[in-house]
Amino acid sequence: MLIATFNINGTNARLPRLLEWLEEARPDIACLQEIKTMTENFPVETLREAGYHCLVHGQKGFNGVAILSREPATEVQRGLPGDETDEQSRYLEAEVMGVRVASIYLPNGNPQPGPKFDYKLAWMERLRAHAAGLLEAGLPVVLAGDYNVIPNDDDIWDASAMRDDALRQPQSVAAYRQLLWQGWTDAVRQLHPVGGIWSFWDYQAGGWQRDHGFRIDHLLLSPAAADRLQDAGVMKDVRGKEKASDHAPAWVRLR
DNA sequence: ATGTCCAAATATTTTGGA
Repeated sequence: MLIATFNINGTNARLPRLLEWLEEARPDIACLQEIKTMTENFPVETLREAGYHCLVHGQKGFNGVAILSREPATEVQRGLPGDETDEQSRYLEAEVMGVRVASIYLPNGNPQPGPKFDYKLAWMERLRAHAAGLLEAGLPVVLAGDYNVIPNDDDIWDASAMRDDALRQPQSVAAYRQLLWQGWTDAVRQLHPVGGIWSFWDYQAGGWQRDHGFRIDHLLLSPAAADRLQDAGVMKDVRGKEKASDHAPAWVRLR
C-alpha cells in the first residue's frame, strides 16, 4: 500500500494539481497539510468523485490537515492532545486499512527565538508524549507530515544556509531525534541514508530552478510498520508543475 | 533584489504567515 504526505499550500489554489496528482500517483492514503480552509469548505464531493474518502481538520485561512483514503477511514484523534488552549489545526489521526495514520503539520517556529519558536518546541514535546502512547500497542503506525525540521546537514543543499532558521535549530533537531529514539523509523532516510533528497523548494530566490531545497516532510514508521517497509521517496516532479505547491509529496510503500 | 505565493481583510492593495 502506498501512503503519501503532501503539504499542498492552499486547497483552493491547488485543487487542480491535487486532483492530477491523485489520478497519477493513486496513493491509498494521502495525508495533506496546509489545506488553509475551514472544514466545511473542503471539496469533499469533488474528491469523492475522484475516488477518495476525506477526513478533515480545517481552519480559516491557515494550517489545516486532512487524510484522504481510497478505503473508508475511522477518525481516532482530532487535534494534538496536551493543551486544551491550542486552537491551531495541525493534527489528525485515523485508522485506515489496518494502519494507524496521522497527518501532521508541525509549527514552523520562525522567527526564533520568540513565542512561535517556544510554541514549536512545546508542540514537539506534546507530539513526543502522544507518539510514545502510540508505540505501546505494537500496531503499524505512520506519522506523516510536514515536520518543519531539517534533520541532518545532508538534508539541505547547503548545510550553512538555514543555520539561523527555526527549521535547523539544535533544539528542533534534538526534539526530532528524541522522537526517533522512541523507536520510530524515518522511512525516506532509512532507504536513502546518504541524504541529498529534498521535499521543499522555496518559491523565493529561484529555489526550485537552483535546486536549493531541503527535506522537512517525513514519514515516521512504528516497528510494526517498518517491518513492512518496501520503498520510500519523494515525488520530485510534482514540484516542477505549473502552479505547484512549494512542497513535493513524500511517500512510503508498505507490504 | 528580504526576490514568491496563499488567504483574508484592511478589499482592486495591504497584511500576516510561510
